[in-house]
Amino acid sequence: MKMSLSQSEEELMQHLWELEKAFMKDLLEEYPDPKPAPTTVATLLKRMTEKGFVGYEQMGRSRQYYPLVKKSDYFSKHVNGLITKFFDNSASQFASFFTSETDLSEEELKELKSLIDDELEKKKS
Amino acid sequence: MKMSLSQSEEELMQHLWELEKAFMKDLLEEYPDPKPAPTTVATLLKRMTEKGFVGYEQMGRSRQYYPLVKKSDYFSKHVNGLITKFFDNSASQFASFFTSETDLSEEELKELKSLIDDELEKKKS
DNA sequence: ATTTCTATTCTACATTTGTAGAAACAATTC
DNA sequence: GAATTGTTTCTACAAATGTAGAATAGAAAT
Repeated sequence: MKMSLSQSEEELMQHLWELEKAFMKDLLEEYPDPKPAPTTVATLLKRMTEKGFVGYEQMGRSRQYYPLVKKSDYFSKHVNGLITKFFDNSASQFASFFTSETDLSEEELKELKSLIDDELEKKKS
Repeated sequence: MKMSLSQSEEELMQHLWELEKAFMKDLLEEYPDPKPAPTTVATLLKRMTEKGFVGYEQMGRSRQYYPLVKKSDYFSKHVNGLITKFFDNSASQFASFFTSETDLSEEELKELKSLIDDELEKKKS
């Protein structure tokens, strides 16, 4: 069983994370125009359910869908994948690359610095 | 024209970035056992060439392949994709998430801090 | 009750991906 | 020079993906 989402499945997942719980109808509405056919979304939901990313609760004849994986977990897996693939598993190498290559403003850099200080505090205690 | 690499294409690309220039044979050797069939690698190279990620120089009857995109650029695009998708385009939000979720050592955090200082210096000038 | 709407499942089909055999052909080896 | 090897292109085919029509069936509206 494949354990990852395709592009369009991931897009739908974003909406589901946003709504937390949603009926097909609600998910459809989240799409910008031109919206996909309802059957398209239904197909994706079915596949995502089979893949174990989505669960649902039967409510009458419809279902209320909800995510089975947390966005942060899913995200972490992605980042770790990137780190492994591109930086030979060195998170610090990744961090340094990220810092120099990403276009953070002075403001953001300062903010990041204080975040790091917070982390350092935690380490000490 | 699709502008991204599939999983197995990306794996091959990693080898090519590593070697910088390589003949088919060299690339094949980079794979751990069980190595793919040579035709498999050839197919991937062909597709990657069509996608514009790989170029080559004809040397006799074989080709010396080389990357047409820098690893860092390719990587940046990935990270930016992640940032856009998961953090609503806020790099600092990404950074804070990254800092708290990734298990960096005290050493690494300090190093990262000084990198940020370097960046801040650059901004000022 | 009949029409209408909605959600779901089935079926379908083009494209992309993963993988590789068969064919062609030059280069090398025996 | 006949056999072997390495490289590339062609062809192939199964699986995954993107997208949606047709059919079904209950629910809501009239």
